[in-house]
Amino acid sequence: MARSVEFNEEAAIQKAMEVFREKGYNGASLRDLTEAMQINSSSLYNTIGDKQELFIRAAKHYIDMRKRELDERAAADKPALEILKQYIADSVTNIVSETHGCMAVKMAFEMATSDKRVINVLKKDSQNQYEFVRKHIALAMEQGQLDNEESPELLADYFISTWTGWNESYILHKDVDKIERMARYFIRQLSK
Amino acid sequence: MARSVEFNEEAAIQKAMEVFREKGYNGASLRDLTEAMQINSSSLYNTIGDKQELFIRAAKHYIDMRKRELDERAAADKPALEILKQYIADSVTNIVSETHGCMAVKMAFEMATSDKRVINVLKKDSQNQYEFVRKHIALAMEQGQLDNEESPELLADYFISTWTGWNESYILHKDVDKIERMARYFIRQLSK
DNA sequence: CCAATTTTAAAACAAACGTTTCAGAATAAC
DNA sequence: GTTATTCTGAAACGTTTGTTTTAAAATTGG
Repeated sequence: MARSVEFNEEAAIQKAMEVFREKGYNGASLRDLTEAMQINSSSLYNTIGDKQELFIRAAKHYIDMRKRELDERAAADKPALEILKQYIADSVTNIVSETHGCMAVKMAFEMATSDKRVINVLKKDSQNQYEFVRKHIALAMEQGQLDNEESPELLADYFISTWTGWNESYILHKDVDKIERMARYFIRQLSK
Repeated sequence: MARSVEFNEEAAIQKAMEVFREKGYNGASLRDLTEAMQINSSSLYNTIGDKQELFIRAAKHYIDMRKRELDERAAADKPALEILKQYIADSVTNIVSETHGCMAVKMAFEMATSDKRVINVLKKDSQNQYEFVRKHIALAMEQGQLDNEESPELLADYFISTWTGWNESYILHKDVDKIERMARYFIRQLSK
């Protein structure tokens, strides 16, 4: 038998994800990546594969994190509308704290226009978010906390597409108030 | 005196813009660009400058186009609400026809997180869109076609941030109906 | 402790990158 | 038509890119 892998693969992928998020796929060089991951390129190619494969792994790692967050939210013992409002509030917090924008969105615009595998990873994430929101909107309607004039399906689609624009706005204007005003308006409209 | 520049600079920049839109900044090589522009790199460096400069010029060209479109819309002899609805309808058409997503959005997520000059170009564009929308919302309110419960400023911010998310949705799902449903919902909400 | 096997670090790889050079073609003013 | 100047095309520049090779260090089971 022989020695086993020395580095922590998940920690390395986490580091790679951060580099990709900061610089994008094309902007991140193998040297940037291996330096952050603290491994040699030979180890990378032995255990994970090439740059594309590493990116896919980083992307999957990212959406797995997001899925786990959703599951935790869903497990909370609160009215559905409260869970949704918390989800919105946390989305705002994410937007105004991440210096480089949401990674899923960055990936969508840099990579998903050309790479089928990236599209599929992001579609999975989009479905996760959609299903979470749709379910809680339906629940809130059943609980009489939300008007059921519109379908939960439409509202869920509309819901999850909304953050993306706020993200862009914050990248350009760095105006926290602006984002919070839009969020309050969004919630106001929802309850109408 | 000596000979004058042979190639059409604006046409060349237009071509460069298309390449940048398709491949992004880092994804577009100088060879891609000069081939599309049909000029030699020496001519490029003589007349325009390096890759960064070319990108800024392409970005400015793009937002100039968009500004001209807004001015044409504003000149139309129609009620303000009609102009806004047309603006929304055309945004939807743009989203579902552009294969590579809106260039302003792509730039925002790939470049604006790190490049100040790009931020400034995009802020200008954002202000143009904002001012157009704000003005017509205010007009529509004066004309009694729109509820004036919310401020035109807030609504305008919300307005222009909305398309971005629809763009991402379309990149992932390629679902025209989904976008159109969201657009109809958006208009419904606006008139409430 | 040995033998088998795998991981690692460092160097090397060709290809592609953005940019510059340079000689010759082209043009405008006289 | 000559001259002065500038533009153009092709080749070359040194770096950096993603990836592979190589040989030594490391670890495990017997």
